[in-house]
Amino acid sequence: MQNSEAMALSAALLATAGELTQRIHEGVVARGFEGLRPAHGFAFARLAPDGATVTDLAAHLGVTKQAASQLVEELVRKGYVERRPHPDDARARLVVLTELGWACTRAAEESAADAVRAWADVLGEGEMRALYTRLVSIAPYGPIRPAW
Amino acid sequence: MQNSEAMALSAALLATAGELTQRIHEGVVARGFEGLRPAHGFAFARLAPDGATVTDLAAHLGVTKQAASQLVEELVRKGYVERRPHPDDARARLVVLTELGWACTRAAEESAADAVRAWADVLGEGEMRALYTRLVSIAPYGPIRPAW
DNA sequence: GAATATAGTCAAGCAGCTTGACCAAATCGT
DNA sequence: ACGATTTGGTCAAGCTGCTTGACTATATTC
Repeated sequence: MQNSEAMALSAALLATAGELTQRIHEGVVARGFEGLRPAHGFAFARLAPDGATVTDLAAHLGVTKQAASQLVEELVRKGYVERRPHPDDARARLVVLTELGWACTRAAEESAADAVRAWADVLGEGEMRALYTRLVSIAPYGPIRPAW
Repeated sequence: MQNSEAMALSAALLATAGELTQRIHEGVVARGFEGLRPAHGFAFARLAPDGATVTDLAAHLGVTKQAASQLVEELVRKGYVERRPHPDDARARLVVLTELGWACTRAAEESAADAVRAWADVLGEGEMRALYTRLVSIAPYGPIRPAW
């Protein structure tokens, strides 16, 4: 594959990712959740299963603890998460989603599904699944970083 | 496709895009181009063929004219682009890549090709091309926005 | 040819991140 | 068991990249 093709592939990937972020965000807003930025969605993704500490979150987002702490503080203020004492570690605090936070997470899932459905309309369901499995097989495990 | 699958696909896409950005940037740095941020790469992509005005660039990047103007000023200072009078419009100025800017663009292409090659090692060349064509067919035309 | 729109810059302000310093609780090493 | 070190978290200050608002100069419209 030539360099120019690699560049075209990269551009397509990055443009698609940017648009997806935009659409999910718009969908979340349209469902009535305001005062959130796309970055919060990535935080929710980490908090969703069982909560996480600020340090976990910082690692997941690829930012400093301080930045993650500020982000949590903002989400607490807006009612999406709450801090609970950590069961095993008196220094740490477990950040968990509130019911509002869960509702917002479901809204994000619906928005993502809407966006993905638009692609499926173009590609077809089978091609869509192929795209899915390919992307998953090359997706990294590390922190989720902004596309730029 | 279920909502949770759509979310998993989205996460994979965004994580991959973030990693790609990171790798291209690291590759560019490794090739000796410093003082650049990933956003500059997207500016280069718009400037590459024949140059562009600040307003064009702003639309392409999805930011204000002022932000684009500051970015251009920075690139001028660092020697990657230069401002020329616009041939048809005395108000406007055409921003074009310098030789250094072109060299940096080529370095970015090489870095992108390296990153893509790593995926081809996992997927195989054929699967890679399939991924490419599918991504291109769903990639949007609008402004390139950050993934969050 | 006056009214309006467009290209670009200057200036000020703000939001989100960073570095640096610090405290309290946990863990390590002897 | 206990001092030394590491780890989780916050506070404070500062920087950077973006925004909004105001303005000038050239183009376009009627």
